[in-house]
Amino acid sequence: MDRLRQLHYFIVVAEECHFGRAAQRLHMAQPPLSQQIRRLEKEVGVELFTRSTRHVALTPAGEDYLLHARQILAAVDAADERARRVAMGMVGRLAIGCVGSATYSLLPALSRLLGRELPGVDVSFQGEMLSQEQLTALRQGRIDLALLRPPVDDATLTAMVLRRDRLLAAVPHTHPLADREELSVSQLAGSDLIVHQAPRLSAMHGVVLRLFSDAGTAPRIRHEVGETSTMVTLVAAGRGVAVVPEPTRALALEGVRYIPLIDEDAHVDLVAAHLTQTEEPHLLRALEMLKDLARQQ
Amino acid sequence: MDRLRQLHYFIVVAEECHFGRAAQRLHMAQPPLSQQIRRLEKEVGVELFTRSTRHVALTPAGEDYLLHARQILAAVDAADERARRVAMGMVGRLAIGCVGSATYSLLPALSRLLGRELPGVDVSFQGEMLSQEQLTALRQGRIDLALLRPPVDDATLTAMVLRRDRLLAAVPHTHPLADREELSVSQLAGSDLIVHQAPRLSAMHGVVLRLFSDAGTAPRIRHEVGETSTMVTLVAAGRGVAVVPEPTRALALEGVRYIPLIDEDAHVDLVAAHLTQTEEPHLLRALEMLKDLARQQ
DNA sequence: TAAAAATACTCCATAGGTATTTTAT
DNA sequence: ATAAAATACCTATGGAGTATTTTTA
Repeated sequence: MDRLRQLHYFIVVAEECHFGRAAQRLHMAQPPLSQQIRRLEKEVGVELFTRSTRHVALTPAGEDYLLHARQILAAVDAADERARRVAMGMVGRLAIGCVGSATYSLLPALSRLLGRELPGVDVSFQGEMLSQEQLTALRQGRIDLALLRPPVDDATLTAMVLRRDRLLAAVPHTHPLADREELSVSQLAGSDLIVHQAPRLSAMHGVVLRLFSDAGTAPRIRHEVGETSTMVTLVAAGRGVAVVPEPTRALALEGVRYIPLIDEDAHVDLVAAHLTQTEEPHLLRALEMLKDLARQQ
Repeated sequence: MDRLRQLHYFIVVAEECHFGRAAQRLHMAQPPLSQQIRRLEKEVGVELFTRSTRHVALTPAGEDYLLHARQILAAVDAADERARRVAMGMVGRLAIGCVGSATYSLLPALSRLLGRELPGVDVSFQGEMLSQEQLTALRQGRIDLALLRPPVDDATLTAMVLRRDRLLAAVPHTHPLADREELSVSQLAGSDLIVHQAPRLSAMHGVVLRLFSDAGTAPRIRHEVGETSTMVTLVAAGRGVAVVPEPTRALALEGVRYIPLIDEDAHVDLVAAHLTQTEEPHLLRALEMLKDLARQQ
């Protein structure tokens, strides 16, 4: 037994074509080396060497076996190394989902960071995903890491708050309030409001409605759109106003003013969520890096 | 140590996700199994399982390692099997050279036989090679087995007589002697003779010249050709007569008569030659089969 | 508390060492 | 005659067994 050791011995003997020298290289005596080779030959069922006292040479079967022996030893080392890299989170696949507003602020920095720190990890991004879509995608394993808005009410998922985004009113520059330094939600009650479609999927939809009800007014919803970029485009076209998280400022369209809302609770958290049970090292490392990144920004 | 055994244990534990059941399958007690897995993890430098008394599961690194562990064990078995097949002469490459006259009589049968008995051997043929060319090709390793005419005067080469071919006169049907049942060389003295080119490369060339000198006559050489088929074509065209080994009869061209020569030594041996030092099992097996084949024919 | 993995120890199989013999050039 | 592999025999490492403890769901 101990075939791997035998393979190692075999390779050295094959390279030296001399049991004595091979034993020296292996820091062992010659007789046990001869024995191990004999045992190997018996177990394989084939003569690997032709021996005389003056000359040792590989048989054709031995030549063939030598190639495979080297491959096998290399494969063992490679398997060890790979397992270590997996454990360190250096290799793996990571599909990251992201809500519209973080797509522009967080994703680029995260992408750069992951590319630099975990070059062996195959990262893919899916931007402009709605929060509820991402929760489903997490459970189904279509994404491994979600960047979304609360709430995350599911024990199988774990969420971590990355940062708190102020909410802004996006108004056309033609709007009567366009030049204000700040606004309250109640001041928007008289304007047409643009919101996200699919109230059950978009977290922002609920946040905005609650803001209005807290302010004691009802919104005048005129447009429902799929993506944040569409929403801002409609504002630029003067079709109404919208409530958006601060990072949306990155969409600096002509004719759009972003004005902070001063109301209590005029903010929304950005959280990172993943399967609670996960122990994927590369995901855990990515989470750590994400935490650092959020702290810096 | 004994990594291969550890890999085997590891695979079974990974399949069972239960040390007790795995130990049963391995016909051993649970404690030493736990120990070996612990040792493996220590040597690789990575936790392969997450354990609790109620649940054993692979870590991500363990999942990765499992794939490679299976591959490695399979590679060891495959290497053993392949070495055995090499030793049995079941795999290898075999380049066979052959003189013109045996190309038609021996090669087809040999090809069929090798294809049936040694399907794993990659056989290639080079027909219409001159004897001396083949000796050089053997020494240079361009061919492994030569089918040629004597002499083989080289200690590094070993030759085996396969059969003795009678020599025939190939004469045009318009020739005065075309209807004879048999001829002697001296009767050809007055006819134009077609021989092979390159007296130093073709063994037949020397054989024919010696026949004439033994008969006390000189040949009237009119044409020198490269291949036996060309030679017979010229005979068919009435350009002269030729002396050929009996298997050349396979070239049954219109207008050619083959007539046995009755002279002493009107025959030539066909021999198989190869490097004396060779121990390639597939070559040795091919030689055995060749011997049998020659005996049958 | 009960099932399962880990620990403690004991034993023995086998890898490795030393001394010697055999063999082929 | 001599260098080198094979054989014989001894030693000791470490793999496997039994009994027991620890752990957690």
